[in-house]
Amino acid sequence: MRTHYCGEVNENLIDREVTVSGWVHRRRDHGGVIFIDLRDREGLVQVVYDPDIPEIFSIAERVRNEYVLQVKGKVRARPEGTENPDMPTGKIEILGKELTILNASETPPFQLDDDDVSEEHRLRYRYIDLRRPEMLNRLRIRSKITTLMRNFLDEQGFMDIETPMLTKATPEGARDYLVPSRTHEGSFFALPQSPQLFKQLLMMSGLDRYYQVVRCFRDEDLRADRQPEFTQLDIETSFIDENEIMRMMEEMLHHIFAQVLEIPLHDPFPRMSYHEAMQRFGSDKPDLRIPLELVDVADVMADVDFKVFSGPAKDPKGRVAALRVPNGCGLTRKQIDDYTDYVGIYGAKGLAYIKVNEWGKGREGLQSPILKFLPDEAVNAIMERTSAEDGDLIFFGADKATVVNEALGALRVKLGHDLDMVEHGWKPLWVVDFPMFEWDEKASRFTSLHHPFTSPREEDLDKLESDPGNCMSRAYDMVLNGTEVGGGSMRIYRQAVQEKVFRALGISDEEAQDKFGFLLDALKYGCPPHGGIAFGLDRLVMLMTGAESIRDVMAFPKTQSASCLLTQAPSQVSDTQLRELHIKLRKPLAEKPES
RNA sequence: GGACCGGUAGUUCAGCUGGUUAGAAUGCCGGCCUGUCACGCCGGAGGUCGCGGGUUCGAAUCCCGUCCGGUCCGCCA
Repeated sequence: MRTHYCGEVNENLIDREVTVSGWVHRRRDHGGVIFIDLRDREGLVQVVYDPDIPEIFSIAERVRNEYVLQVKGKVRARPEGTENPDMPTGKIEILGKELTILNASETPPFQLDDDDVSEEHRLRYRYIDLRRPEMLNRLRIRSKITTLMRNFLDEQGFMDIETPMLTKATPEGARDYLVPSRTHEGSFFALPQSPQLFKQLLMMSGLDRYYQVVRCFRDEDLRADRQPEFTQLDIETSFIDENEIMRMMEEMLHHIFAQVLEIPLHDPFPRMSYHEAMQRFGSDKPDLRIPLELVDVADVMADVDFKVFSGPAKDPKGRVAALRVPNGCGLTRKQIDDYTDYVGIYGAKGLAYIKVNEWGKGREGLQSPILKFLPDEAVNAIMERTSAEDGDLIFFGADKATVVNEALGALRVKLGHDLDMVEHGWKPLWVVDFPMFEWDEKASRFTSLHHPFTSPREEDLDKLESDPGNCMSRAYDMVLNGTEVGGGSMRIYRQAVQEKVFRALGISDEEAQDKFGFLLDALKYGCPPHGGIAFGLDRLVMLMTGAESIRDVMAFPKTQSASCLLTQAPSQVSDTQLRELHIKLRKPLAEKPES
């Protein structure tokens, strides 16, 4: 007799003897009869113990929630009148004939069928939290997605190759997690932020189709969708260009969505330039489900007698944009004040608006604190350009372009959700034509928009030195419902170009040699044209499972302060360990409390 | 580094304009109930109100500090 999963026990097994193992989801004792809902990762089944078999019944009486049992018994249809069609196995039950308590359990620290347990408790007792069907299902989907990825890539001739977890610290990019070297006093490994350089080296080795489902580490502050360690699907190919890579990746995503969610995606994914995305949506990862768009009005504001608008309108780095909200007249003063506070988070100093009550009446039909500053021709132009209709509300942002984009871009998304304007379904797109660099005001130098190994467009090679700000790259991001799920690029494969990019980034030749000498060397020995992409697996699983937090799609995540409530990591280590690693703490370790 | 929200029975929360013995639901323990499935009924146990300090005759409640959890800004090539 084989052992079944509890969730597998169904009507087809009626009259069969079965053995199932699982956890006691709930024990009920009604009159003489004891009912045990037994649970495993596949589902529930109800076991009934009859008082006519006293020796088994007395064991069943001792059973408590979360005990681990093995049950042998006969599957039968429930007696008439006791069926429960709401339960997946509501028409059958197991009449228990043997019962073994494989292990007892203390009363669990929280109820497994309570959806409102604080995350703090769930993380402290994660092993129990993961027993919940909701969590099991997310991990199951995650596993299915990685399996589909692996199989798809395998069929396309990709090789799964591992790269080092102990590697070299990188000066650009995120903060590294460092690992002190015992054998080299004062030296440190870094955990990889991504296998970027190793996969490029693999291309130089001729392993022209590489992939890896790989853990990456970044020591930066956490967010609802950001953990210090996360998983990428990392891909690199040689001899094929960005169009072929994007096409192949689209195919993979189509495949995954079809298999996991039985949903067809648009074919092919639309493409949008970075510039267009910023102009229309104020974001390089636009959520196309939200039918709101930014409209430039700088030209009509340039000469108005209102410096808040005319200043940014005349500033080459400024932007003045309008955001029309259909039927937005219904927003109350309080709501508008709240939105003003909201854009303040992004540095916006205010949020001007016009309510379009009845445009047929002209200016009299408009309601706005800024109307008095706007001449008729400006009002007319705004109304025409935003296609505003009666009942609409128009928000305005005027500031540095970065501030306007971030503020109105975020406001657009918030309004979309608040006003229930988010379309259902999936809106993937490729964002392309990124600039190579963006200017960092604080450091007063250029930084990479993507990373320093991204290839510039062939026709922009001259601009690396003459006009870096207008040099475009061969990078591409896959965006899905406002989330960047993947990003990649064609890479630099000529040493001279790589050196020029380092110089444009203000990295001296000496520093480049020190940090990336191995890459510059490798580029001398026959590097093929290559490019690739990396998908954020956690974010993709979040989207596909509808999870609100990245923690909900990881088995053992960290808290916002980057600690593990389950293991209490990070923790102090012994003086011996520190000595071996040649580390002296500035402050002596606190006495460990007796435990 | 910064802004905001939260921390009170095992759990989820109420109480917070200071004032008897800090409540509810659920869970837990015991009893009753011969088909329950959010079972029902009766009874019981269970709290350093995160921690420290201050104000006060009196603090869960007000003030300051601190720790923990969360959301966001900065940060995340």
